[in-house]
Amino acid sequence: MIQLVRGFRDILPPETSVWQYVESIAKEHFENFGFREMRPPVLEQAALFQRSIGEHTDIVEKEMYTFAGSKDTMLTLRPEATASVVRAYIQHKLYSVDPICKFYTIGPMFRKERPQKGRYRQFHQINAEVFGVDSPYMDAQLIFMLMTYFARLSITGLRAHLNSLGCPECRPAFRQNLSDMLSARTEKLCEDCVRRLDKNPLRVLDCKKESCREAVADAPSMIDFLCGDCKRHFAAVQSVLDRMDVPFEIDTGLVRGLDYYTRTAFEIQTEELGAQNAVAGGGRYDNLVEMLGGPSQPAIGFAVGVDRLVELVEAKFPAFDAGPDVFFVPMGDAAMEMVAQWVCRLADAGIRTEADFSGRSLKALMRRADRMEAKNVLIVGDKEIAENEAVLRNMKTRDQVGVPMDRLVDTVREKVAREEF
RNA sequence: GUGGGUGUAGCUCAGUCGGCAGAGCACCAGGUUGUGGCCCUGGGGGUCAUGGGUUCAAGUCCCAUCACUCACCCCA
Repeated sequence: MIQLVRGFRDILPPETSVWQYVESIAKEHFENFGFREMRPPVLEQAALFQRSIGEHTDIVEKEMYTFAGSKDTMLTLRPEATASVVRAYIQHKLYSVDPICKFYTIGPMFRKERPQKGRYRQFHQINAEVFGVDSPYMDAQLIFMLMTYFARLSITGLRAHLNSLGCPECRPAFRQNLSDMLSARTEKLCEDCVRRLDKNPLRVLDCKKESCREAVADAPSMIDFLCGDCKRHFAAVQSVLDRMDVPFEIDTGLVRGLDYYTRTAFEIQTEELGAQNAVAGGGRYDNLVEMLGGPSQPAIGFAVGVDRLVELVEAKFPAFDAGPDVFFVPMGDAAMEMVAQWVCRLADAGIRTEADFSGRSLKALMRRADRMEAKNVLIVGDKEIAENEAVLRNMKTRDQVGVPMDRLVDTVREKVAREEF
């Protein structure tokens, strides 16, 4: 038998109801903050990601699903959403009506990594992006929106980590300084960090190895190198968060993996997901729009890892699925014929309905109704047909009442809607 | 890409020294002729991941492959 592809997975019920829940709350919550949904395609020209994420990042170097399209263009299954949203913002000149645009998008991303807990080759993100606003208030608002979103899902134990990565004015000096310092003590660094040193020395700051942590213990932090504008921006973000009682910690080791980030970088972490502790991450990318050929417009955004979020929600609420409101139990051919119509009418009237036409014993059908956690069972047999009254049984209270067959659909609908039965 | 762990019923797993393939849960039926949960009785269900090797005999030992899983790298 043909099995699914490594790193990909089927999301099955009842887990899918958690996904629906998580997504619906996100839509409602983000729209309250003025965000509107955008649905870019999952396939883009490879060049879009090479230019935005950065040629020398791991994503571009080894993790993208890239293949030849028609003509000479290479196509890529998107490894992240931001680049596509920026591309759409530029391509449709969305800035021309109002440069300030706020979008969210929900969908699958693809990265060819080795799968492990909380990491899949097809994974899902909820992204939010804001264009045309450079105010630190927007940074704070986004983080606030994220934290209150998680609160709405009753997720606890999350920590917001905050850092500033500076801008093209001040980052080079820091990078140089750090690079010089680390080059002088390469013998203390692990193999990976020596490699990072010339690719991206900032990454050495968040190496988990003990020896490397010691080596960078007295390293300068970006925050000390921030230029005046970046410093004021970062301070403003913090003071707004303080005023709104959003707890956060400054994490000078927080370095985002994508090249396009500037200034504010943040990550929401949890202890409960093994090695993959980031449940959301994001930051400013004030130069990306222009880099990709658009007008000079600042921007900021974040991505929520839905797969990881769903895991957290499931750990908190193991049982999520509701059984049917009414489960029809027809006994005999005549009953089945009538039930066949009623089940459709009731479902169409907005009642969760189920029926069993297997012809098995009443006991077997009652057991099935019980296992499905049906709230009510509607029994129809020869006796009921003779008396022109179906039996409606409340599975919890075990109460039973007769329901006249000629007004069955309306009567049952009203009773169930009023939760009388 | 690198390293560790695990592959036996739908699920969770036992299987001793190499000697008939097992349990619990789940499923089906009956006990109760038309009433679920608890209890009792019975039943169905297996390419022991795959391929090869050793052996009179392999779920068990050896080799290879594949899959899953955790971790590293990196990220959501």
